[in-house]
Amino acid sequence: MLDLKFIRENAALVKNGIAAKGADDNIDAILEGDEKRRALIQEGEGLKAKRNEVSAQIGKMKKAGEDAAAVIKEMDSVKIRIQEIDEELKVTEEKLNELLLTVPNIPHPSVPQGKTPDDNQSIFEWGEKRTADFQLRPHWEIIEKLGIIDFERGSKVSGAGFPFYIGKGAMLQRALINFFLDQAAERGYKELQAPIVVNEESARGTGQIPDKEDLMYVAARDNLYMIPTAEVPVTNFHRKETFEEKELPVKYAGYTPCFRREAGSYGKDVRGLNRLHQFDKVELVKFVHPAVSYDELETLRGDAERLLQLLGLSYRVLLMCTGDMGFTQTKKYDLEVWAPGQQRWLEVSSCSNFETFQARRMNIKFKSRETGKPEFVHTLNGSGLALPRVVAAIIEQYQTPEGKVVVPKVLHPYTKFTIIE
RNA sequence: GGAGAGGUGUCUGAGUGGUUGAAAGAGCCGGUCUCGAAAACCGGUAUACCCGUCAGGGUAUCGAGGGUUCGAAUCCCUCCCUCUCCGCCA
Repeated sequence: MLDLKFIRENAALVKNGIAAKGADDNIDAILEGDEKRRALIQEGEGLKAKRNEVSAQIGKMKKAGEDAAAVIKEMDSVKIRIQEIDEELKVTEEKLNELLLTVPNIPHPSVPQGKTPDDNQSIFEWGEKRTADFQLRPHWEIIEKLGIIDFERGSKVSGAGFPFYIGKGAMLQRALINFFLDQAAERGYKELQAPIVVNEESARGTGQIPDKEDLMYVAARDNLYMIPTAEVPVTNFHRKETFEEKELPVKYAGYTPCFRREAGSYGKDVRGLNRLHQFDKVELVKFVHPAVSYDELETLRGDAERLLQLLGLSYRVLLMCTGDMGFTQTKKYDLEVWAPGQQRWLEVSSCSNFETFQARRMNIKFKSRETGKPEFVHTLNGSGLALPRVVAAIIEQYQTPEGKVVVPKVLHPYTKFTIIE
């Protein structure tokens, strides 16, 4: 959420930013609502000041044994008017707040202008795309042959997109999770095991509501949301809290299952592990000082990249353009791993700066050493990494002509086996 | 799930309708004292919003939301959370 005052004072800037994201703005309606709101506040507070004054006077009169009936009667009309104004103010503020929640974050100046994914900039590529003198197969063929992931039984038990991981398939994934968490710990992220269902306020805090409600599974009876990413509980961990400046940056790594409805995304890119309703992910979350948040974004990206390098998976880094960035971010990098069996890139991480957008919704501040006053922190997060697509990439990258899979060396201490056959 | 107790400022903890944004103590910051420190003493020590160029003024906030009242931390209702006991249970 953007600051109302900021919008008031920088209306043109905000409008341009929203336009760059390819969205329609409702800034004029917001400004109008804001003006109405302030007018009501002024009138209401004036009357309340009067009421307080008279009430104090009545108290004194009663103490002195005087009859205050006449003065009390006089306050009747004031009381009614205050009620009217409060009611109107409440309605006005609710409307305004709703509008405010639909305003997207505005892009950082370093973000390239663009409308579609084609306008994203590929800024870095690492590793050689694997080639072989035999036909490289997509991971789902290898998986089926090896019997390490079972999609059909998953469908029977839960539905499409909820696979079982079996034997070495399960162990490989577990090894990756531990590897990711250990690496994160080495880089100063504190491990956090989080709830995987959250209440409405939390979903609102990180911006899934109202923008992306259809993304989530809802346990309606208990009014709980299944998390689409650990970002939600981990960032909300510090909701309504104030850090000391010297505590920053605060960094967490959270491993959780993630649930996404993926409504309307049926098509060619959903085969195998490419797109699931439930998947595992290690998420990195940072709370940082506003002055360094873009540096922190770079190191966050570096932390995620490092994992792919250690696994020996070729990948590229995309700097997302204004139009493909999403509602809450000011700047975002995607890491895409190369899947040689499919001859395509798979997104395995998304590293974003939200500046104060989430911090405002969640009221997360730090006490500035300079001013002694609380200011909003900047929040960042990035996957480190999303599991199924990494598994897919490993299977395709490390496949042998016989359809076996060699386990990347860094995982050997975790898997205790070196080949899946 | 049942029965009971309770939620007050950074913390401990007073306060059951009328200068209570809220006693007192602790902590923290500043000052006096000291060669310096400790102790002692003095002063300060919330957040948000509105008006105002500033100085400053105002409103709201004692778990959350409603209600009663001229006036609510204090009375009533609903919800949330914590603790104790019972039941159930990985």
